[in-house]
Amino acid sequence: MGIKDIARALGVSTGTVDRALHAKPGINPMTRTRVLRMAESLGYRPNLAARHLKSRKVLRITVNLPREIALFWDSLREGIREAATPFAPALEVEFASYPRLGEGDVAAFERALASGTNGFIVAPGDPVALRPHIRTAAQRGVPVVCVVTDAPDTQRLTSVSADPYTVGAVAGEFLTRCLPGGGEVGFFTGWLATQDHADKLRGFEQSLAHDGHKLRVAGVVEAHDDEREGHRRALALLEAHPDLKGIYVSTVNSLPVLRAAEELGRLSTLTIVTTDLFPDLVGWIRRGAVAATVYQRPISQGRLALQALYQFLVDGTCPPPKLHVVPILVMRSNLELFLERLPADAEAPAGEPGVVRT
Amino acid sequence: MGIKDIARALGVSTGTVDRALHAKPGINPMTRTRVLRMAESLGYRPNLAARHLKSRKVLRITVNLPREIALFWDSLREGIREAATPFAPALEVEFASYPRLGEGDVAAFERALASGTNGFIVAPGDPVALRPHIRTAAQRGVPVVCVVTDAPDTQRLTSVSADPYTVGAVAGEFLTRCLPGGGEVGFFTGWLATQDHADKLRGFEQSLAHDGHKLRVAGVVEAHDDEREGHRRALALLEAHPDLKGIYVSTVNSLPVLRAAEELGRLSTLTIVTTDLFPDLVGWIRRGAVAATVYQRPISQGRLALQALYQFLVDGTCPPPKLHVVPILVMRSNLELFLERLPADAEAPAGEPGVVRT
DNA sequence: TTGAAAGCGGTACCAC
DNA sequence: GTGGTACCGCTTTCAA
Repeated sequence: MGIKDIARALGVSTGTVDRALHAKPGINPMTRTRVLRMAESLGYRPNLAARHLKSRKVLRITVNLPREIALFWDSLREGIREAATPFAPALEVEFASYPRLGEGDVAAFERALASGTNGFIVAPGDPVALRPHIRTAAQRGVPVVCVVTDAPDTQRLTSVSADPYTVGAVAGEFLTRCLPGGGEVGFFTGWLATQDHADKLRGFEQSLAHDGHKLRVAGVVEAHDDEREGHRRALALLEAHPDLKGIYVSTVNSLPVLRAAEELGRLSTLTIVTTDLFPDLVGWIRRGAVAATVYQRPISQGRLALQALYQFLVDGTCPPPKLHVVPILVMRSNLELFLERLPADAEAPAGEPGVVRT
Repeated sequence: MGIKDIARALGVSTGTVDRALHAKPGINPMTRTRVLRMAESLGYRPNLAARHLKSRKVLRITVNLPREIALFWDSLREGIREAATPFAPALEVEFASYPRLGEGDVAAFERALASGTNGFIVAPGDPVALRPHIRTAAQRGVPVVCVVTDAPDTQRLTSVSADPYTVGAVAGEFLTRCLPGGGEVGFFTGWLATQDHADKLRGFEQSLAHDGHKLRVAGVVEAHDDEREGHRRALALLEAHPDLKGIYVSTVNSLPVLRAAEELGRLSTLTIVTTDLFPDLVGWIRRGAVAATVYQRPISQGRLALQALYQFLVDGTCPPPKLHVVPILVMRSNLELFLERLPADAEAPAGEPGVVRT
């Protein structure tokens, strides 16, 4: 099952076999197919140790993610780093960061592509803007894996995310359980035009329906990921619905909503479910103002993304078109354990992540 | 930073350096320390690829786990398998199964130790019985990692488990949230004398206390992992407390309790939280009879155990004395996603559920 | 006790 | 187009 066995079986040299296996130029197509067929039938598996030992060739993967929100993206980076260590030093991961989702990701992508990276892990802030670049990469044989958010209708290799429908459904089921008496709840999102956001709403409503609609959605608020808008519209919703029992903020933009509820003295009568985990949210969970937050497991997403990408680069194995992590509920009682597992300064502001190799 | 650099720097041969680094016999203690010091100062990192390429030596890890309950232990095995693939073919994992927790594990352990395995992953059903064997293994330099349940006061390398206090606390917090009106709840366990079980109770009570004791523990039931006893005592508890609002079964022995509640027509007035995920439980969750089950994440436990063991075998890196996974709540809405990620026959009826400790 | 040298399974280069 | 071969870093054997 080695390259030599193939060579011997065919009466050719190992050099020829190597050329055939790697589609290198300067080989008779005829002998090439003979070699490939024989490799197949002998069940040839390349010995990665030997390959890397000689060639010293290093696969380089570029990870382009925002700096904000640090805790979340650092966790994602950590998951990638951890998953990559077993493959070191044959695999090198290069982290490049830009300020915010959608701010500078295209430039970073172009830079890395030009520098000859072998693959990407990115979070497309603006999928449309990134699409042509993903296409270019794909044409050059450079695979792109999307994390957290997908870039649909592109040639990305796969995407890793928390299934948005399930995310919404988990939040809905939890609220339903917390509010057995029924009543009205509010749903906050970013843009309903965004597929992911709409899916969360569908999942959420499905869960309420399961319970026989004792819980009703009093209002669906699009806050466009804007703090001021979130705050303003939260105040409006709360005032319009003095009997509101619960709120689910399905984006990371939960702080303005929490503050609005606090200002109106409504925290104690509201069951609030938020999204993800970040330093400013920790306190709200600890003191019970946030009943639970739906966590999209950045560490696991990072691990899955790296493994899918690496497998493809080494084996050519194509992953399924979408990979999902199961969203989970973080509450006061398991919060501390989550924080422990997160990158060091979970509650302190993180500095410049910069470019780091692994 | 290679073996040659050390040799050159000291004017000795690579063979000598190798003998020194691996504490092989037949080397002058004097030169040995010189080599080691130089290796240190040059920051020598062995090239694992080259090592494995030449020596063809394969690390062999033995995984001894019960067959029952299949879904749980198969998931654990799956986590180990997945985590091991990146290290293939330098690492070989050998799975040995015995019928039930504590039934035949000692024999399997002895057999594997005699066969010259390099490390163990085991779930000690009866830690006391296993203790001397772990000691023997440790003396021979064969590390043992415990999963799911610990073997305290032994020389095991580390243990991986869901932190029992947090497991109990999560269940308690969830029940508290589900029963905002307060009332009485029942707590089922195996043996309170078992450290893990007592810890779960502590965590559970702590969560109720957080809520100002509106929820009270009406009864703590030790069912000794016995189905008939669980059923009998559940009936008794339910009849003694006609107004019981919730139940937490902190072991895997939840079916008899569920059946008892059903027989008494109490399912609709009870909020029930169980432990782990197994085929017979799936239906109860789907139809909402079980509000949630606290899942101890066998896949993650397997991954952590393997990584800790491998690191130790390769690097000598000692893991922390205990490794914890965060317990998570599985509800109807995320159930399907969990089942997807599990080994094949997730819902096929298992044979005898058997006796399992948690 | 130590040194020299032969590979492990590939890759890459040079000569034909 | 193809064959031959040196060599990647380490382990192991054999000779000194």
